Amino acid sequence: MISKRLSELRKRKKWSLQYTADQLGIAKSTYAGYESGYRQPSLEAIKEIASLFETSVDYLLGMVDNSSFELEHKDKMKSLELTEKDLLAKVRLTIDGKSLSQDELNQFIAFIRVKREVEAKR
Amino acid sequence: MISKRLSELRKRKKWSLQYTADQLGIAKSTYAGYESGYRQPSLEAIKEIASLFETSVDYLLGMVDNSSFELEHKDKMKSLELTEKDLLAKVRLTIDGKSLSQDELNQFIAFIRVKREVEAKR
DNA sequence: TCGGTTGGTCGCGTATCGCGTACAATTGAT
DNA sequence: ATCAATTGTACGCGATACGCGACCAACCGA
Repeated sequence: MISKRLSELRKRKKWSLQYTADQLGIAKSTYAGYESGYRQPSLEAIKEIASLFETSVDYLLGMVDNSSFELEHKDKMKSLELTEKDLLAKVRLTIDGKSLSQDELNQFIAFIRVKREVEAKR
Repeated sequence: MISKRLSELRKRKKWSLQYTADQLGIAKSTYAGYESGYRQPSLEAIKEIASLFETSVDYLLGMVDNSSFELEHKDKMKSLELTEKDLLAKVRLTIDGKSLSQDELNQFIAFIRVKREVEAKR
């Protein structure tokens, strides 16, 4: 699993084994061993490999199918509509570490709606 | 890093070393070595550990700070601290499709804090 | 008090990791 | 076409360190 994903990622970047090994600071034969399945990288090595290829260790190990580290870890929460039904069942909103109740959220929504109404008329 | 996170996860589940090792099908001393930092798990082992603890390999290795596999890989049970600095730079909060301003968010936070203060005295 | 459990370390045997080396296949320049 | 350089692949060797059983001190419940 890991060998397949490694060679796929490397070829996608059009890197040679030597160049890749140099980037990682290891011998070419060592990295080649990873791709051929002849060797397995150490924990330290696989972390650096994941960084170099901008992916996650979980992807290299076949724990997930998503290769994009960015997509996986960052871009998840891009926009949250607060009026969405049952939002609090999906997302826990906190203030000072304490969960927001649906009541409090409703009050806030009402408050903002009124405020915007007023401002629109000026 | 990995040892700290392992013992934290195990203690949270109130499992003993022996029980945990049994679940993983390895010797107690082996797993104990992981937590004490005396040994490092193999790639195969760390995958099984991540599965057992329902977390990600990346978390165990300290690649990410997010311990929740669900949060990391799917899109469930996120937690958002509204007082977090520069929150709106990372997450767009909307009401009726319109973005919330930092001012509006601040007003809301202040409102909730006062409300809680009052309720605490009753 | 004492049997049982817990977290932790150590020594041993051996699996395997990383490197250098070697070699066929491929590429590129003349 | 020829030859040198590069690339992908495989192997042997030495050293690392992994996994296990054995062991130990501390702690607990009966």
